[in-house]
Amino acid sequence: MSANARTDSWSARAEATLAATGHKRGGARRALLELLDRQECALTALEIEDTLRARGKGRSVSRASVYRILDQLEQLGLVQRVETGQAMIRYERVCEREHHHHHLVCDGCGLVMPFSDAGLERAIGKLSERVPLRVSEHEIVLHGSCEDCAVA
Amino acid sequence: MSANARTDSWSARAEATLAATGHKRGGARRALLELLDRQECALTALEIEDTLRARGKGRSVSRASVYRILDQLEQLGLVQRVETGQAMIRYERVCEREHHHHHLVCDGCGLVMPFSDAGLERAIGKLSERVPLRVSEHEIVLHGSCEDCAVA
DNA sequence: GTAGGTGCAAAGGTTTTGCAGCTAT
DNA sequence: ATAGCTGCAAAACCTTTGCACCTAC
Repeated sequence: MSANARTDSWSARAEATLAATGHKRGGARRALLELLDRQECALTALEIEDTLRARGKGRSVSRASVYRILDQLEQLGLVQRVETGQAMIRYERVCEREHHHHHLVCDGCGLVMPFSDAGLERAIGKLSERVPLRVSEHEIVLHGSCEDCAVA
Repeated sequence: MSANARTDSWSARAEATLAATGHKRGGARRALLELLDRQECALTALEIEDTLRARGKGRSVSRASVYRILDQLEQLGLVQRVETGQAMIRYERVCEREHHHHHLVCDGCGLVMPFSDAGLERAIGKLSERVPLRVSEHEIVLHGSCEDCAVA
């Protein structure tokens, strides 16, 4: 798009997409975009709400707005859901090429970590051409015990 | 285990595991085991409840029992949860070697189909040794449009 | 007789929706 | 001025739990 580095950030791209689809700006959504842009990995709606409320910096956002905004961003392809078997849905920004990753979940303590693997992506790519589905996304979750929980 | 084909079925193994862990038998659980043994792919708790209620053959089972039994079977490793991003948890029997598969989900109509791929399993296996998690399970979901929905 | 199994109803927790007021364009 | 954004509260939803009764052992 632009040579300006700032427009290359996920949140800037999100703002642009929102504007292009006829959305106005709002404080709650801006706070949410800023928070998501700084996250390495997926958060739950409640984590987002609590984090925004706790930090004096970002403004608080009502729970309803958190869900509404996440839903809106998901429909625009800017955010994706991550299901980790923890009874709550997690959300994270979608980056074009870079940062594509999947998730490790410790069933002991609930820790969620990102990982990426080229071999895995290759296998998914080849496979996607052979299944009776026009594949648009894939989600991979590895369950087990993290290093702390494995000891116990 | 045995040369008897019947004891090789998943439900027979489940019954044996239940007996070995000090559980008594019950009609609701037997109906659920029989239903799960005939499924190719994962069902939600409500689908299980409705199916049992609809068929005159199997007896009806209360919703609470469906959840309780599924939870019990999951803890014994006989059933696993499948999360497809459809707001409801799905459950399916766990087979030892055979039938290991993952899931294709059509985001258009909600259709869920099983698939398996040796290359993918290889990639997961190699990868599992390099991540900071003692991996015990993995779940892979491919999202997209099924052949019917892709046309529209 | 005891421990586990089951159904019903109520509770729990996350997510969604209705409505009124506010804000950006 | 209009259409979108936001907060609050209530609703909806799936899932879990409490309790009483039944059943297998």
